[in-house]
Amino acid sequence: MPKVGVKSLRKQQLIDATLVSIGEHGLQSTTIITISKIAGLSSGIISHYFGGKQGLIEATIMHLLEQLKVVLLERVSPKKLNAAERLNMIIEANFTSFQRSTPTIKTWLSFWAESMHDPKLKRLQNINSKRLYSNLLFSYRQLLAEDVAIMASQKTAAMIDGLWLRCALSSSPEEEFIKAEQLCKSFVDEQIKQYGDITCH
Amino acid sequence: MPKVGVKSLRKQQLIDATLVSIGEHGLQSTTIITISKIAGLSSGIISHYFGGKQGLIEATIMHLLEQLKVVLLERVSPKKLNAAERLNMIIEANFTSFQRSTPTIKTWLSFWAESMHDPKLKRLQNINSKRLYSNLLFSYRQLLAEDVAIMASQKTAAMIDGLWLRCALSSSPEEEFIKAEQLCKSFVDEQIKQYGDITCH
DNA sequence: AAAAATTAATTGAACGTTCAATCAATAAAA
DNA sequence: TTTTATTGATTGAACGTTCAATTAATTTTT
Repeated sequence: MPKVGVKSLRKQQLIDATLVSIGEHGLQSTTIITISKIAGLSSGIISHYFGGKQGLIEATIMHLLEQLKVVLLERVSPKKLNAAERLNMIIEANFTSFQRSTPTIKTWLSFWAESMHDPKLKRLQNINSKRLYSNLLFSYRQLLAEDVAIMASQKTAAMIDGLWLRCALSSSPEEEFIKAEQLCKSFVDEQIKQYGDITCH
Repeated sequence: MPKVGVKSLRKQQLIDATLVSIGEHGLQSTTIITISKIAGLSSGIISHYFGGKQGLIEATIMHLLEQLKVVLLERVSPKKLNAAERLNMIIEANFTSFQRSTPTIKTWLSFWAESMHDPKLKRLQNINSKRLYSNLLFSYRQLLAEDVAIMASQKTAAMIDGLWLRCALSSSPEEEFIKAEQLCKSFVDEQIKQYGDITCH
């Protein structure tokens, strides 16, 4: 019998190598050769574990979505947080160093382009998009009136995605991401102060 | 001597066909064959007019950026508009039916992914991104204090791009775009009311 | 405990496909 | 006739997949 635990190890190795390859060459120039070279394995192993190149690409994207989910749970679950603190955590989860890294950025952008003509990826994208909105709405509801909470959630989701996108595409992402995270947090604060306190109008 | 006007006509035909092809098959599955079939021309003509497939792709993307610029100028130049009206026009220019169309959406998303490893496209992307910000800042400056105007411009740019992105990726873009344009306009109004009138705090 | 049998992991060369680019041939215009 | 526009078959490189063969870990048998 073969070594136990090799399967999940190899799968993760190949996913990591795929992220590195996309970071280096982009998705378009990422081949089973570039991936397997980086992983230090043969090209055939990709088909063996993922059924083919496309399967590995999809698994890599799922890893990205999973990462976002896990990081948020890690930050929200253990502590007793109030709604405002939870909103901050949602923002932080979307601006971790993993999300700011070049491989992740390039993979996200390629993912969006691919999802336009791949129903499986499109479905994953929609789930992810709605999760951000739902998480925001859950917290905003505890601070704002229902209709205002809905609009605040829509605006904040767009603000997070829009800031992330503009930073990712900018010529100096590192600095921009730092400023963007602050700007995003202050935007949420404003939303709460502006609509939450009815003594101010 | 060559037929006059054929050159620019053919170039536009091929750019239009490229948009259609990307709309149908996506950038990855767009080949010189799919483009030339749609254009009703031969595959060789692409190299003749654009030096190769990549040249045509780049020209198509430039057409997208040019479109955005032209539409904004059309809406702002002829009329005497105040700052708030100009801000509305900037939003409208980013949500025209051209910007909402499937071919344009798919091309934009592919463009972002490509620009990550193509310096020429990256430069175009940065110019476009900064133009949106500059246009917003120009108008906000006439309504808000300098530092507030800067932040309002950054937030609004992110809001426009973020809303556009989330609509583009949504399962029903048509409806979402309509709501998003309204949400964006009301966000700008809030920015002006919140920070522009110092009698309210 | 040693040897044999079993099973999965892994390799990499071969194959068929796809695609962009090329270019000789043709058509059209001047 | 000369120049330009256009065609489309051909070429050669690049790619993903497949699979027979090899290696290595584990179990079974003696």
